[in-house]
Amino acid sequence: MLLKEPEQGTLADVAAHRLAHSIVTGELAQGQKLNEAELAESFGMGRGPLREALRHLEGMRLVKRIPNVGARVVVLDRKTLSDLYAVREALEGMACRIAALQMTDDEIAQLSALLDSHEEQIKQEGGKVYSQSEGDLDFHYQIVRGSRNEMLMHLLGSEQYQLLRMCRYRTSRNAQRTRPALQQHRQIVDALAHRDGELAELLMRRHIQGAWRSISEMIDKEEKAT
Amino acid sequence: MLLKEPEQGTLADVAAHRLAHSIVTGELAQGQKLNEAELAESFGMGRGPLREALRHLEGMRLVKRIPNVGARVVVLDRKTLSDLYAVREALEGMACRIAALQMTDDEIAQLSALLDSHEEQIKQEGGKVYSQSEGDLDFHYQIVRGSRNEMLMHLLGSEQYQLLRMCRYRTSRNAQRTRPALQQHRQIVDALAHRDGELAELLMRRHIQGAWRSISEMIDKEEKAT
DNA sequence: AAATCTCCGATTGTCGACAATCTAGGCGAA
DNA sequence: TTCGCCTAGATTGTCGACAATCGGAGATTT
Repeated sequence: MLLKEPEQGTLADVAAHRLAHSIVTGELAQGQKLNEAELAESFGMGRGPLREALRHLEGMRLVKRIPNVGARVVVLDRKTLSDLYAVREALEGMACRIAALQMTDDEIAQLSALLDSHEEQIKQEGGKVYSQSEGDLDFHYQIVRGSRNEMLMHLLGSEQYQLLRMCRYRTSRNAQRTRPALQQHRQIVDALAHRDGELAELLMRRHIQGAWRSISEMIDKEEKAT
Repeated sequence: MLLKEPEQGTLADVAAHRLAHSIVTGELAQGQKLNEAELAESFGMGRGPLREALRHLEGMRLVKRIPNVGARVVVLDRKTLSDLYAVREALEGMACRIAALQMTDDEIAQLSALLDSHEEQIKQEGGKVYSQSEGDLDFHYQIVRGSRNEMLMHLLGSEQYQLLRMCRYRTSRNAQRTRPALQQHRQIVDALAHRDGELAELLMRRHIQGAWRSISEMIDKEEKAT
């Protein structure tokens, strides 16, 4: 699991994680109003910790707060996702370039092994798109970690990834893009293994651009449907 | 002023801003323990809003919290700043490339005017390094806004800039780098005016790399001194 | 003397109640 | 009918007090 479970620690942290999960999985609909008293009740805690959790989620951009009015789940419209993917392209591209220099041979081998297991999963006909998505994020996160840049890890790992995962849950049911994606992942690992940072960055940027095109088309269809 | 003053709104927001200011200006030393009761008292509010403010600052990476122990002001060591500048280079580079396509002629003209006023300030012998630094950040932020990317604006504007400003307060007293920086700013605006996104990105990246080298040397000196 | 244990003060985490503010619905006037 | 105003209910913002936890001073043992 990508998201560590602090079922110990402060109640505020627990609430933040549970809320994040509910939002990412769509259990809480986009734009839904979040009632403090109600949520606190359902989590079996007071409103204090819950309010702290909401502040945290606000920082992660999973909820939008308005003073004296309340908090709502963020809505992932086209513009928001477009902006997100543009930022991702820049950051993960950079991560790739640096990771090509910083990752150990061992780490790169592990990355390759990760792709093998993904391939195995795909062969087993679909094998829950869910775990494929999570696996994909795993791949990306391992590279980000390889960059050794703490700020990058925080930005992409702990925070923005949640938005991405949220996006996946909405769109990735009919993900026939997994095969070409795997192919691209292999190319990237290849570039990393050859310590070719520039190539790795280029490939990662293309990969993310491709993902965005795919998502974008899906949004178009949804919009036409309505 | 870059930082909007919400002297109205929730107490938590007020506290967050005042704390951020105190941290950025160095009024609160790096690594200093933040006592909730004490701060709440000094701000004339209860601990509830203050705790929410701390949660907010934690998201901004201005403070580091440990459950059941407390919050401390972040320490800007070499690694942290290095990571920050790497991220900045990628993000602001991207911002420049997009801004070259998105900014209106009017906005670019304003940017140019902003540089004129900076030049004026510099001519007046120093004219408070403080305002020069803030002016520099103003310049960078205007370009980020020109990219029309909300996520980027949030990332660089509302949050990470605070870390940068914090860094400036420590290092920029003997900033003899203002003249070449102004020159580089002019080049960037030129590239924007010619709608040359690639060049603008290249120049911005170089500019930020130069700034990092300058900061890095300064840190070296400080470390030798101790 | 060094290391470990124990207890106490201080600090953080949490809750419940109250005040301030917003939203929705009904009422009256144009 | 439609618009605006005003009251009532619900929701958020804030505070003070209590419980849980941690760090450190001092005592104890080897």
